[in-house]
Amino acid sequence: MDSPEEDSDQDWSQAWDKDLLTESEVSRNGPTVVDQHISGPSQQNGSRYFENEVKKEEQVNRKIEEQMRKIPKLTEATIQQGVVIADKLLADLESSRDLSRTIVHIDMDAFFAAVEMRENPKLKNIPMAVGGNDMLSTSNYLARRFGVRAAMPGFIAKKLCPGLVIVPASYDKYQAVSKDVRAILSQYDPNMCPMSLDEAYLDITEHLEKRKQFTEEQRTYRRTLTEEEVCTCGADDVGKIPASQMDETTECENISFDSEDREIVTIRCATCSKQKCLGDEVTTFGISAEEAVREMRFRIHTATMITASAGIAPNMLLAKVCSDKNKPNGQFVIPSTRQAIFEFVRDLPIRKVFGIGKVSEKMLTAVGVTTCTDLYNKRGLLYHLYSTISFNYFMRVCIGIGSTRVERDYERKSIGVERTFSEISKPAELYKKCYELSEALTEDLSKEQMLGKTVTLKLKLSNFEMRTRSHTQIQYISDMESIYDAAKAILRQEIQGASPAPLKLRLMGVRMTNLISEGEVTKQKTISGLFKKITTKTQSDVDHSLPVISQLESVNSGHIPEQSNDNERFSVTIDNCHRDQFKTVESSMDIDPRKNFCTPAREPNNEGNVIPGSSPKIVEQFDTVYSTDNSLPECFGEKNGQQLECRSVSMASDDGLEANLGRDDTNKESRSSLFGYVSHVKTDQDQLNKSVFWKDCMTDSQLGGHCVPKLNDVMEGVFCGKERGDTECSENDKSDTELDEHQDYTASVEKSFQITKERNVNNSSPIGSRFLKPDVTKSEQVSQSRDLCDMDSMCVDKVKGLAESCETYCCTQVEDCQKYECPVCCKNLYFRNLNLFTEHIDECLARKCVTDEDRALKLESPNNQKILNSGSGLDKHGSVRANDVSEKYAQQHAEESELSAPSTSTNSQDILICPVCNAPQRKSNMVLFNQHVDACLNRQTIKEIVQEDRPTGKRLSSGHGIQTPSKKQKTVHKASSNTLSNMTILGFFKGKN
DNA sequence: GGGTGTGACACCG
DNA sequence: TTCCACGGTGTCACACCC
Ligand SMILES: Cc1cn([C@H]2C[C@H](O)[C@@H](COP(=O)(O)OP(=O)(O)OP(=O)(O)O)O2)c(=O)[nH]c1=O
Ligand SMILES: [Mg+2]
Repeated sequence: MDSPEEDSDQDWSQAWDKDLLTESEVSRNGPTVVDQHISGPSQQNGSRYFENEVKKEEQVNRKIEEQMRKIPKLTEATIQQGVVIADKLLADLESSRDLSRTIVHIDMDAFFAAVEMRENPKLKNIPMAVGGNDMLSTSNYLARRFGVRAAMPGFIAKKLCPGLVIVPASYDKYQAVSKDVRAILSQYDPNMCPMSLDEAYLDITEHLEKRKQFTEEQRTYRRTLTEEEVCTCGADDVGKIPASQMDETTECENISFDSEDREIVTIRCATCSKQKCLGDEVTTFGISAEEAVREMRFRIHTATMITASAGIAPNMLLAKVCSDKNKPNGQFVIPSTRQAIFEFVRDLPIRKVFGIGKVSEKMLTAVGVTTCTDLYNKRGLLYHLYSTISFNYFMRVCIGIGSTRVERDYERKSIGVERTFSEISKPAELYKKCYELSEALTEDLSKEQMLGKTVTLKLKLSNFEMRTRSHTQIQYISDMESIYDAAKAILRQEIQGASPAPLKLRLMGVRMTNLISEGEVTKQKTISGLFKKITTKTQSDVDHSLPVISQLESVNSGHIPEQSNDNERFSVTIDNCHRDQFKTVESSMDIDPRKNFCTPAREPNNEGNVIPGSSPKIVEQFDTVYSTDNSLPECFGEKNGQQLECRSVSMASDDGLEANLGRDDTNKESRSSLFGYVSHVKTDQDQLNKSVFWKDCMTDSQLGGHCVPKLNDVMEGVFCGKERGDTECSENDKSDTELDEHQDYTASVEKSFQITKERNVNNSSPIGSRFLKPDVTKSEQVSQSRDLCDMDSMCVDKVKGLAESCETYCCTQVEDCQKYECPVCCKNLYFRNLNLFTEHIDECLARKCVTDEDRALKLESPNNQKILNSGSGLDKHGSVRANDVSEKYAQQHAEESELSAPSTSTNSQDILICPVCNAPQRKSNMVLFNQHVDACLNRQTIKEIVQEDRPTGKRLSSGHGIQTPSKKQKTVHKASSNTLSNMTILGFFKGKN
């Protein structure tokens, strides 16, 4: 098959959180500052970054502590009150549940990477990512096996996966593909709602009605197979695989081949399961929702050569979660019944829910909420701990209610440009940056034909501290001069504020908000002109026109309708007071997933201020600015225009393989907004290709999905079990240069990597496999690695530690699954996709096998210091500090001691080599190992670590932590008319527990 | 007490 | 050699004004 050769691993996504490094290295009880030897600017940055992360972490911890402090103050009766209110809300939500719609969420697989792989097929069989050395936008599924993922710095990704090829992003290409995809989706729902370049919601209810009348022909699509999809292994064992046995979640799933179709369509090689001859794949789809969505995905694949995944559910909230369930190239359905929804939602980790991110998860976990059922069980408490918006959302989530209104009412709220660069501090340089950004913003505004009133300057200090400063203008502006003037004035203030110290920046951004379209503004000008004439008054010109304009704005710019949109997209705020009134169920029911929060009680943000609401001092500043020249600061003339702000070693080889090893921000392509591109790119490219080895060893895994080099295996340099022969690919695939360049590299890797197919072909059915097809042939196993597998996936052998807690996964029967070793419970498990494996890890973690505290403790442990020092080997030792340790920690500690000095009798399979410091680590405790690697990655260049107590409190308590909930006025919730449904909910959850 | 502007945060892709 | 992006959205607290 063409696209989905990437396997179904969901990845180690959970294991790598953007912030994991920090998280694992920060103690909740008072982090330590890690000082480091500074041997270069990059290390300096690493340290600054880290320190900033520590700060942020401390702040979150404080928030949590504050939250926890509230709990003892709540009496049983108080909590019970919360329960009563929650129950009323739930009852109302339940009574208004709409199961009549069929909502689909479509999400392209590894989108940017997939586009790049399509453009350059050589990238298909190697781990690759899109982005730069500083940051990756995404990675292909092959790279994800190594832990490489979106929002990971490229240089760290390279540590995890030295063969990683990084391709610079080309947004125009992605936008073009996105357009093609949308064209197809529109045929299923003309009101389809794109959420980003690679995502969209559809309501296919109407389509399904029409579809019932479709002729077969209207449901039949043809796709020409590519050469890659045709068997080349030359085996004689040609077998005809009945459609009924085909992989259910590949794009061929449930395909009912046209009886008229040529036989070649179904003749497949029994070894590689690819089609034997070139030809068309002709497929007639059914009339069900699932069939319609398969058709959709089939057509997307046909048109773009890129696969998509989909979720089908009665509402957007659920559809979104579903689309991730069977990624890549799969789909998942939640039938439109309450029962099915409850079953789905019951054990759903809250983190999977849109809008619940890392911080929210942590805060909720602190009060014992990790699953949606927990949300229900703790509803009385949550009512008191969280804001109305958050609480309402939690209640909706826990019974699986989301918006059913898919509509396109997108209205842009802001346009901005920001750039990261190597540190600058000279005012001249700062102003120049500001000028360039203003210029770019002006261009973007012009493209969008918009004006704005509020200019926000965003600054990231060289210590990674973020600052935003904004000012609302008297009038709408869009011209370069006005924008630059505004931005310049703010910048000047910041420079002056920092003085006499220099303002050292690593990022600057300029954003315009309070937008209005050109059309609107002319309309308003006309009307205001009219008013001006009528009300010739005492005010100045500027002033007297404003109130009128503003009032009109609030009507014209659609704020009221916007307000009436509720939101499904939600970001849990950990703020606690219910300042808002309890929303009636009706209004809080329908939520717009494009917005992060539910906004039930918020009034439209009228821009109608007579006087701009800036602080007097700023106004003063601006007064002077307005009269100044709009030109560049003189210093620009100096030269320096081409100052290279970041080293760039971006390369492209002749054959098109590209690797971007750095960035020159003058060449950086700016990104698109969700719905369009605003800027431009150029990237210097040279050549570099480190991919040969991966062609060798990954091809098989892609095809068969059984070579499963786990992140830790990779680190360790040992792929469990796979024989070398299995991974061989044609030498023809490699160019001589490639071979030369990587001879040593591949040789050394090959030496340490033993790759084996771990396949258990026991024919017994997996226990409790709800999704697994019973009649999967052996050959299919090879190709259906991304297939859906039940949570009750199987676990074999090695029952170490934590076995009990993982009971649900245990099974001795394994069929067509991949073997994974859980880094938490250390068991070998078989899953049909990485997603399920990841879920397992989540579960293990949720069982508190590893808590952040553990990690923090571990971090502070003497042994950990040793590990952290291991960037230069095991012989270095950090300073040691006594810790009080939990029992668990003590145990880990003990194990870790062994890690540092593995006994000679240790089986080589039990040794992991840290990919960063090369130090051997015991595999038995993957948690520690992961922590070790995290630490190493974060400080790979650290020569020495000095541990010292962190000064507390420093400016962190300033204002914006969780505020003590002021008196909440939650109005009495609309009386429930449906106690019965609530009883059912109660019964459901109670029955479960 | 409501509206507005502002800054910090959280979150998503 | 390279060294943590950038495009967005929404919420909340607070100060200030009327
Ligand atoms: C998550 C993320 C995505 N992106 C871009 C690159 C992605 O290809 C694109 C879509 O994001 P995603 O859909 O989150 O990721 P993906 O499509 O690459 O992979 P998959 O859906 O199979 O898990 O958005 C970023 O630029 N930065 C980010 O932090
Ligand atoms: Mg995607």
